[in-house]
Amino acid sequence: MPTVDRRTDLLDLAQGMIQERGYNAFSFKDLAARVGIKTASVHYHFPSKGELGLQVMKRYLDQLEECLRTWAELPSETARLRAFVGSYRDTENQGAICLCGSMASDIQTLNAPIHSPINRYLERSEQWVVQCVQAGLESGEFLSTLPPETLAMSLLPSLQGALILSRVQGGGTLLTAVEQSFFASLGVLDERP
Amino acid sequence: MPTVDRRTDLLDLAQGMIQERGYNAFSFKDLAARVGIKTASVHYHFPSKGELGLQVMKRYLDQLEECLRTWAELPSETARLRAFVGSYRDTENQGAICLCGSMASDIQTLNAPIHSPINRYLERSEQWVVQCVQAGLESGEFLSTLPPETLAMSLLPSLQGALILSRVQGGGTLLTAVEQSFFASLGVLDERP
DNA sequence: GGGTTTCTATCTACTTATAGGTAGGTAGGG
DNA sequence: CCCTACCTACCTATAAGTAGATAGAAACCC
Repeated sequence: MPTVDRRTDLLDLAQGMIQERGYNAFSFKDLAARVGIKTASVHYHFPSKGELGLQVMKRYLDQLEECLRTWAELPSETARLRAFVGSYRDTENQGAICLCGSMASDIQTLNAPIHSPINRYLERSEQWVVQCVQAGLESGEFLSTLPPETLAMSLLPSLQGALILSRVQGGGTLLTAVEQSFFASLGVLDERP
Repeated sequence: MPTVDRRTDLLDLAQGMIQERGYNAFSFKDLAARVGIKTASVHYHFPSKGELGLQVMKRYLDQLEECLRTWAELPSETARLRAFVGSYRDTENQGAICLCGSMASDIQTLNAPIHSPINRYLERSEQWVVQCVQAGLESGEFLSTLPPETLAMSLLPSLQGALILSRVQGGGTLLTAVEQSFFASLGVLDERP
């Protein structure tokens, strides 16, 4: 399969499989079969499963940073946070969960090096949400009695949990409920009637 | 090891291992080793891994029903919902995640029969929270502009997500943030200063 | 330019460990 | 004597990884 870059294909596919089936349920065999090469050839690109997982996670972290840069251009804190939630909805629509949530579920079985990008992904997301909420409160865009950290810290687990649960039940309604509750607690009324 | 009931020991241990390491990362070998018997003997009690998982999940669902019955005795909706959140905190303190959340993460790799107890667990939890919130709103114990279903539906994913993320980061603070946000959105002030 | 070497990406073939499961035997208690 | 709860011994499939070969492209040297 002469695609642009085999390594990238492997990263893409591995990421998809981890987001769909979980880290422990994906194997070099599946991966190799899907791109049409042998498992030994996958080892040529990534010496071990741990390394592959690490590279996938690092890239995912980079992609987050890129999103955050893009969203910085948006005109309001509301728009920024909606975009953030929107990215989770995109993931949901693919029948997947967040790579980071998937990894976090399996955290006890992962080797140490991958812990740090997972950690950074969560830290960075939370930090960013806190900033948005804080800025919105200061500018008067939001209104809340709770400390911004509390509000912000509750968003991330909600979104992760919503993705995980939505595949067994509820379809998109969980994510919608989470979104509405969150924005309501910031004093932002729902845009739809 | 002459404990009361080997079958119960196996269920207990399997449940713990699934909640700590995930369904796909636990094996009959680990399980057998921990109770001090051979894997073939585990098969005597449970014909297959799928059956064991199913029985563990069914029992977990029964335990939920028992909790809900106990909590029915509590004097207020606030107390009931605090008890609900408290049960998640207990799980967190064990370094584990909810069995149902763990199963949900691996849902794509589980065979069909186990889907229904997982589904029922989520349905039942959500339904119960909705009832509490609704009753509290009607009695004036709670105050909110959002529909009770929306508020209630956002609690479960939040708690599940908080448990999953808390093992990689944040300790107990995520669960606390989720709890405070939830009760704040019901107009209940935090009890601690 | 021709010849040689080196690099890239893959292969076949193999190893070791584990996973889930089966068949059939057995010790000891009711 | 039969049932319960184990056991040993085995099987088949898969997982992750290694060793060594190879075809073809690229680079290197004179």
